[in-house]
Amino acid sequence: MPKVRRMTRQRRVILEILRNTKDHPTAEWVYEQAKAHLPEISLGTVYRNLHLLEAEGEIRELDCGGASGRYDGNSLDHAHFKCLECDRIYDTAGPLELNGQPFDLEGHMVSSYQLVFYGVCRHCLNKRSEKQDNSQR
Amino acid sequence: MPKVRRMTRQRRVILEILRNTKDHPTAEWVYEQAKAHLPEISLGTVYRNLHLLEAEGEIRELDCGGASGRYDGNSLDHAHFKCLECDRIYDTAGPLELNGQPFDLEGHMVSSYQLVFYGVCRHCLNKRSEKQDNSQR
DNA sequence: ATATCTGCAAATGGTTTGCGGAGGA
DNA sequence: TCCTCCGCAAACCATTTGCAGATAT
Repeated sequence: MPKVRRMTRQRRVILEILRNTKDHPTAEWVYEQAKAHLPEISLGTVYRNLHLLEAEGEIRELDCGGASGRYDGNSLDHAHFKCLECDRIYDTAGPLELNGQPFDLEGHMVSSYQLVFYGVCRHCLNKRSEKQDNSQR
Repeated sequence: MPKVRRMTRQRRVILEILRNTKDHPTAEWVYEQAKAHLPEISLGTVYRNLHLLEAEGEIRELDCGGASGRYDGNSLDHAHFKCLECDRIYDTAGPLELNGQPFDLEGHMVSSYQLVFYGVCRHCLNKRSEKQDNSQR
């Protein structure tokens, strides 16, 4: 573990990208975006910085299943909704408030959480009803 | 996708193992256990059956981060607690009730959820206080 | 000055899959 | 019988890592 962290161009760009999207992108997507600013950047660097930024509490990796990890520029505890049809991940207000305070749960000390709802999203529900309208026409 | 599922010895053993543990084991662990009953079983078969059983709604794969997937013999929606120190996963009652009914969340149709709390578990908290006791002695 | 960071490319490791034979229904 | 399932081993693919040079502080 290094003692002092350097704010390299790569790290700044990666953080910027995550801060400026409401999606919950994969490392690969971040890499593609970053190349627009730093054509020489490598995927390994993206992964290294994603982990570094997560360790610093700047971003968060989501546990939502699927082949590749998703990252969230908002590191505050909040709930997500993942569409089982298109794999989009949405932020939701969620029913929980942690208030930054660890709390006791059955003897365990809870310091954070990930709440993921699964189902079919607005987007895909609309598509479904469009299809139905067409077939009824 | 096959039309009729066969209840093979392998599938029965794998399901049995998951039903009879309160842990949330990895595929590898299930494989090791299964070998005690079926020495010839292969890891590929374990994975195939875990997916099959999940598709049938018999078991559930957990999204809790970490290198390898965890499986849960209880497929009903419920919350988990994962220790950040020892990686154990505990069942918890959790604050949510879905009642088997999909509900609307900001326009999305929610059919299931995964809620994972993170923190330090009873077990590790005890270890900590034991250490402290020793150093104070 | 110097220790951290980067690009590159190879290694890793959990998971998946093609194949030919086995075995449930 | 026959079609699904198995064991085996190779393939896959997201992620990690060793190295030598670059760079932030």
